[in-house]
Amino acid sequence: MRWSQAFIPTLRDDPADAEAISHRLLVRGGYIRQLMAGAYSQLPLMIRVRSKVAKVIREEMDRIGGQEFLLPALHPAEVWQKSGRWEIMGDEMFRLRDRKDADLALGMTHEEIFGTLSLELRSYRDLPQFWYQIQTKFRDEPRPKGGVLRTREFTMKDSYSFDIDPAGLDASFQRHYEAYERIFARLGLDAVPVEASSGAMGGSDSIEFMVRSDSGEDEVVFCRSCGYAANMERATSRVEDIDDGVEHAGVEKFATPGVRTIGDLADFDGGAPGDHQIKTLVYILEGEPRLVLLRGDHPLVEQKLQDGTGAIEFRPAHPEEIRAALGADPGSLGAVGVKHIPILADLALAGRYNMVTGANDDDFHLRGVNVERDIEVSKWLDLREISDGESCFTCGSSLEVFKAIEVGHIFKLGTKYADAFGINVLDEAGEAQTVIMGSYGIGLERNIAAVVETHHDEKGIVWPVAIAPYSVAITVLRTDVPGSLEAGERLYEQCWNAGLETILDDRDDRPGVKFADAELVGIPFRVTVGPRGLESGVVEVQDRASGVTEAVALEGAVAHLSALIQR
RNA sequence: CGGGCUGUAGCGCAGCUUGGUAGCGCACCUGCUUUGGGAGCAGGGGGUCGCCGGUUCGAAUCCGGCCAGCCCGACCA
Repeated sequence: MRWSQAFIPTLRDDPADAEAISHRLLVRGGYIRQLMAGAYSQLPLMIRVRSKVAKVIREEMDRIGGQEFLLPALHPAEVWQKSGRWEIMGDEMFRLRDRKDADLALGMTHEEIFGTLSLELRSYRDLPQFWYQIQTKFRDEPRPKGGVLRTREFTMKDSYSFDIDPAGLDASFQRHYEAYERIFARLGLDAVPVEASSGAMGGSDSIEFMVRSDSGEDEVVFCRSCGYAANMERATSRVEDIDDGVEHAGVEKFATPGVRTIGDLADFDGGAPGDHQIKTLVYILEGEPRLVLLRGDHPLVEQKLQDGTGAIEFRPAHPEEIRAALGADPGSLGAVGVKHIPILADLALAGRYNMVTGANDDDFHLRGVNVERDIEVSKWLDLREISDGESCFTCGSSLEVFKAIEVGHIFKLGTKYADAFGINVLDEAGEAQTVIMGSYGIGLERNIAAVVETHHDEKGIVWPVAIAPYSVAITVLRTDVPGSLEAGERLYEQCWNAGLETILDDRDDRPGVKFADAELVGIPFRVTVGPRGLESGVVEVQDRASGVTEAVALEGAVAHLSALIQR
């Protein structure tokens, strides 16, 4: 490609609405343009990068025996109703009607469709099957952000495994795990596998691949010493022992006028610090109230509550509902003596006594509460959010919390969809066995953004060679000087002949402009061809990443570049 | 969905308080000079001022409604 003819609309200034580094650089570098919230046009450079990412993914999926499909993005409501997700997905699913007034949806994921196809599997001899596609997904995200990091329309490689038994699923899962590690390594991403919640998809052994980045939306809890790594939605830590002193014989009610928060009660004369309080939250799970108890200073992780209860419909109770349930307003809520509402308690409250909590009587609290003696806990769960510096559950070392981008997610679906769709095969004994599935996803644009987040400098993007839009930029200086452009063009031909993807910057522009563009766009190697060097038959080769420049004989330039790119 | 903010040329912005028919920088086009790190001079093109309505002789500017986008939170494979 000649730069003079290429559509690479680079910008000198950052777009005003871009926050994330990848967002800024991809817009400035002429890779993407926003059409609306959560929808981006992908320009020629972006398409080149994306097709290379896709190539890496295809190679690694094919390597473990994956077979590529392409399924419709447009789905009939029936398959989603069959799996029960027509309702579950709620507002996140784009829905539409066709001319016959039939309900349709734009696919957010493809378990239902692959599941439908898998009905044609007949025998255990056919298994395992690894099916994948690279397809557009539509999700009406409440809040798209970060440029291409979180959009409403994006490309995903999703794959699904089908096995006859759990051992088979374990093996399929493991193969995907390894394929994913290879994919991220080839993309230049340092992706940490972490334990995760499988959320609305249902499943177990959920593992997310996380790339550390301040632009990330997830938080990862990591232990340097033993390697424990988990999403905040799931992470646990060791709770330090707290001295509750001498146990009170009974519960004592006391007046706490104006006290509404944990902080108020900690400051209140006769109150108690947060770690000696019981925080009482009211949630509505599947339409029914539940009390959720945590230590006063511990935040709730809603995902843990959802995972722990299996609830699908799920929200904090409204003030009226709280008053109806407990007879008091938030600020004086408690679980002591509550029998009519199931109580879910965080494990950090186990064994605690001399605790303070609300009395279910406005402006009154209780002290001397022994959790296990005074509260009828229906279910103990891990519900609290851990924080940086707490001790690792397994090894006791200090835990680190960092922000990360979820670049991939693999999990075991089990028989959820197979049951819903009746997917089964005959086993060796000739008996029908329900097929057991796994699901594995990688978001292409998000991965590209993650690469930019982790591979850039003050001048622009620094692509790994494997996914750079071009490997080499030939920057011709003084296109007006006879011989300059011709030398560049010859080198350009030779590069392509040698299989090097090259762009020839033949624009009649100032050197600074051309250097800056090549750097912003992030081409790994730049060859500077100009009269100054040509006098002695020399061009300059610069490594984008290191900035190292070396003079190379024009004749040996292609071989030199090939060698650099092989490395 | 709650809170905050913004919509004026491709990008970044000023003008709005105090109404008089739109401007700056970059980018773009032409010419000349220039050219190893974002050139100079001269000339030029480009805008339904987000949309609809109202007030007014007159609205980018004032008023009302709507839409869109961004940020924080909620939410979210």
